[in-house]
Amino acid sequence: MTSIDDVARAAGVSIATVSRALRGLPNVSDATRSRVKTVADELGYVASAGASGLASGRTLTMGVVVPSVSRWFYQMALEGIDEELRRANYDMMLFNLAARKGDRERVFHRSILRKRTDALIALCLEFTPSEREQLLSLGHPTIVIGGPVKGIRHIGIDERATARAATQHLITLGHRRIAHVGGDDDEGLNRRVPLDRRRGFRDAMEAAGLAVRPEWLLSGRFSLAPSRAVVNEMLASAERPTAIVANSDEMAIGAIMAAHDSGLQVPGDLSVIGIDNHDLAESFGLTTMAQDPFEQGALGARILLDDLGGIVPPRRTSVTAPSHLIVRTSTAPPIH
Amino acid sequence: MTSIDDVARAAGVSIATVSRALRGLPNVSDATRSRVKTVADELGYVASAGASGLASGRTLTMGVVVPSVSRWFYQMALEGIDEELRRANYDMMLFNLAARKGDRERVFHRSILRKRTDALIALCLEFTPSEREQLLSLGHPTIVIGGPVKGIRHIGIDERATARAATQHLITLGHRRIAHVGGDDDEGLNRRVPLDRRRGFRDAMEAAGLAVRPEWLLSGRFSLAPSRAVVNEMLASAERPTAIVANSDEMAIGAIMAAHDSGLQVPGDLSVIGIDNHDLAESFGLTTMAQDPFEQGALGARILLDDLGGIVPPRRTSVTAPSHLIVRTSTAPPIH
DNA sequence: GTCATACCCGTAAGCGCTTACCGTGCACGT
DNA sequence: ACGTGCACGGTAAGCGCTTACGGGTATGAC
Repeated sequence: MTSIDDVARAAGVSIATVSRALRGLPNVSDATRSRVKTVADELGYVASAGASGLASGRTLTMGVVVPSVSRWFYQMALEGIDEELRRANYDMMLFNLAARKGDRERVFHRSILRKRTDALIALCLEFTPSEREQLLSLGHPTIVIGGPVKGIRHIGIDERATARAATQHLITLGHRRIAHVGGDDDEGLNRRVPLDRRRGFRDAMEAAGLAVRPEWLLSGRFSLAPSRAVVNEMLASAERPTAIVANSDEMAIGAIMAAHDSGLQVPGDLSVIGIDNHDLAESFGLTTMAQDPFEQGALGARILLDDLGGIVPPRRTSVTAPSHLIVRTSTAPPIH
Repeated sequence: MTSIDDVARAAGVSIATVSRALRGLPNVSDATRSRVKTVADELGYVASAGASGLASGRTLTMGVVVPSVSRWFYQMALEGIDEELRRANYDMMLFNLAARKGDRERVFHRSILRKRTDALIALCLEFTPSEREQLLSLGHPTIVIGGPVKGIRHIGIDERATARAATQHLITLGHRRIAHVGGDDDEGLNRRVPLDRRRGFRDAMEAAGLAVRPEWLLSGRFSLAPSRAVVNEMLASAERPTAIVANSDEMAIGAIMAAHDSGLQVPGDLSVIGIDNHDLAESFGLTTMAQDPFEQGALGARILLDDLGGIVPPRRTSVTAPSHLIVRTSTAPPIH
């Protein structure tokens, strides 16, 4: 591999000049700079990231911690983060803190804390107190997206208000018997999100003087098939709700499919509303409370990059991302 | 940040001993080793990846190049890769070589070639000759998943045979008027995959003496909504096929939805078969040619890790991943 | 008692960069 | 003629590790 020495030798300058020339720093004449660039190109020289990082203390790398990569929210957030990073010439290190509890500690130590990143952005994760402390003691800019973590800046929608608005939409349409498909997600994920959404559901129901029936509080494990199963079960019993609020669009789609399974019309017999505005939502005509994880991810990355840029003092405040109602064809007034 | 010196001082040994002790190398007595470990823990010491990499030449990082992160195939492959990497204590650097053509060159130079990875695994990407050359001249183990690239080892299903088998399934059921939903994917993706699948479709049709009608060769851009649209259009014309082969499950689901849009029954009026065995396939009762990108990713990672381990001489051969038919409820004999 | 043999562990030379600091040479003002 | 300042670019000291090598001490064989 050709190193900076080779370039310096070939260009007849010192390695310091090569370094300056190639990175666009001042104190290099145009003539020298272009000569160095030419030589570097010819030799196919590319600076070693590790060496630069060691010498400068900046790795130009952002760590992104995700609980998985196979859910819509994370994908979108990842794409958003990536968009900002490439704009700033940063690279992305992906840490998949998957379910297995045992690995987690190892990954934490071996990878995340190994100073290979300048900043860290975590998606929808829950941290143990010890993990939180380690993260903070790392001392580099950190932000959390999708589920608040005490002591760390946060970007995300107002989960409770969003679920409340979803429920309110159904109530406004005239529904009085409304079920909720919530449910915990996998281990290690941020539990507050489903909890807050359920609280929002309760808020709206209670504010409207409607009963929250325990047998209509389902758990759909945040994905289509389980949701479809539990909703099917519920629809089989004597008394049925006229509408369903689901904590996510995937679960809402599961509910729609369950309605079809049971021979019910959507929205005629059953209205369904979700949260997310998932890729598939439009195809299913799903009414939903839209959020934009791409934008949330991009914003998170931008904030961290700003911190690293050091232009402005790091903002210490969390930001609440917007969510808004999109009415499609899965909700309508109930038929009495 | 505490460095190896701090630990050495605190433990009363040299930094060399700290290094050896912490990495489990021989030539350290048990007593010393455990003392060093204790001290390191107390100080919260974690070795700097950059420095280790620089000194040892191994970064313990694998680069993964993807065209996007928001498609099922890539997600699954990523998860598979991640599984193997964490087993080997490797980290993952994710390079999202998204659409924009301009960025690509930059990303290539700035990131991929910057020696921050020990090996590289690329998903479904097409490379320009110059890119290929640069990759190879990097000299580290490389493998491609999902679409063959000349001169680089490859893991993937036999695209042509798989599409042929899908088509054959319909033919065996008695279908004679069969449409194909294929279509290019985004820029920069490997074009051979859709092409080979279409060729497989043709193979089967011709072998059975069936006509391939140009107006029944659709392009669904590898996703649900576009596929739904073009299939809807086709179903509106006077003469309809009795069955559809789609190049992916997402497009197949689009076709199913289009059938419903047009008031047709699946599989009564229209049989649909896909390729992938996507997460949603089961929910839609979709018959499909299943492949396992998780396993393909895992295998790719394993091969590279083996190469790096240097135990066995690097295998130079590509491997053909299996695919197999899963019959569900979206295919049946045609009603004449 | 001597010498070879292990077994530990320290010494020091890098790995390939960045950057503070200093030394030129030249243009300019006086 | 001189000093002054500026624009360039070289020198060298790290950054925090890994690892070849060598030296010291205890152990065993003879």
